[in-house]
Amino acid sequence: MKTYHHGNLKQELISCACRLCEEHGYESLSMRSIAKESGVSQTAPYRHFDTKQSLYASVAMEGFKKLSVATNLDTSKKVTKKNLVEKGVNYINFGLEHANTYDLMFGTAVGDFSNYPDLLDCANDTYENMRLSFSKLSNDSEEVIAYKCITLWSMLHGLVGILRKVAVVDQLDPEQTKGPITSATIIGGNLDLHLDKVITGIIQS
Amino acid sequence: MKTYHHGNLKQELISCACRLCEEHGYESLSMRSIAKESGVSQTAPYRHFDTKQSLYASVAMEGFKKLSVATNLDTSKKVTKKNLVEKGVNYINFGLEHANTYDLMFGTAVGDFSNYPDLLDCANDTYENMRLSFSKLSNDSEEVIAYKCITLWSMLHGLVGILRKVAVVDQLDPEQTKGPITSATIIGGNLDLHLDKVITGIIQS
DNA sequence: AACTATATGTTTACAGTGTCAACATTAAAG
DNA sequence: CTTTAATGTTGACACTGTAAACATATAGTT
Repeated sequence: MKTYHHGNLKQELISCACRLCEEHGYESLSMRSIAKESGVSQTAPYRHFDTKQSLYASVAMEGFKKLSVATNLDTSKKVTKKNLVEKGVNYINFGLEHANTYDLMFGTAVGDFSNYPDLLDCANDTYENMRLSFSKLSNDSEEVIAYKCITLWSMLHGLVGILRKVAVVDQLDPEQTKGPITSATIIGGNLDLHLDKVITGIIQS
Repeated sequence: MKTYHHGNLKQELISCACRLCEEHGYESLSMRSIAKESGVSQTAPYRHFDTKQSLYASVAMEGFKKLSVATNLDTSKKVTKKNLVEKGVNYINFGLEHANTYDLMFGTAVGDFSNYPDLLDCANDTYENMRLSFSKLSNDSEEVIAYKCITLWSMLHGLVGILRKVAVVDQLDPEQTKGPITSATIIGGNLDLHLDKVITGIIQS
């Protein structure tokens, strides 16, 4: 019994888009394909998304929600360095496990977040939690805290990017066939140790 | 006097693609548009590029060449920390000034570099120079050097990514309207100081 | 110099895309 | 119950990547 109105189309389109993006990357995602997959006409999505970019924004937002769940720590309790390291590991893992979604979240496809206030809020959430965490760890000024946040975030972000190129980096390594020297074994296997060092450095900076 | 054969089409297509990519991003780059811009039929590029991705690879390769020029330091002479910092600043500036090309170089659009050996060589060049630089600075084992390279590279890469989101990051900062606390002023204005700290930390690690 | 093979360029065609306009149906508001 | 707004469909347009068939110029061989 098919009704003319779907009833929950927007939600279904989003989750469908999230799944396709996750599996095959946002570039192989089309308005028409998610419409077909949801069993509606090819232009039906336009009743819910002005443009493809705004669909991207919705997918990215779901990504930031998941990221927050994985990385936000409870700032009402005491915050330790160990907590930070733990969440840092989670951040990296999120970036590696949801690589395609991560691209959408931190790439240029969505464009200026201020066009999508909800998305901006979600992105804000992660940053704000990081800021609070650092402020719990010391008596730094706002400026120093912001500095530490950016340093940590860029460190994590960069690591995700480089670790994803593991194959490339390993190929780049002329020793690749002669030993165990790969980015995977160097950092991947000792991620928490590495992050501990880095975060210690940031805290003391 | 128009000849049937262009004479230098491949080169012109590449430089045309590089320009368009640089200006408007690789996503707004089409086989047909570069063909038109070069004054040939819309399928002429296919005599030189099997697929759009292989055109991307060529554009990315040009990017890596420029990156090498900007960041490779003379490893036949003595290498100092100051040299490294200098080249680090150049790396960041390259990433910010050639943002669209940088996306192509480090994003997923090109796919596996091993499909494009020339490109792989060019990317290799940057890594190899970094490796040599670190090896000149100390007597570290190969493993430690590789570790330091990856740490530095991911730091630089991450910083490019985050600094490009300056607008976002600044919006994320709740103090944005109350003071000069922006990622631009925090790191952008003191980039070499920041990199000096970071690189000092990496060298000592 | 003549002939052939190869490289390079053109025309035509197809399936897929984002998005708009006009229309249809249903749910919500008065 | 009637009007309006929300939601869905059909059809169309301009654009895309790319394959096949064909045209022409260049390079290599005799």
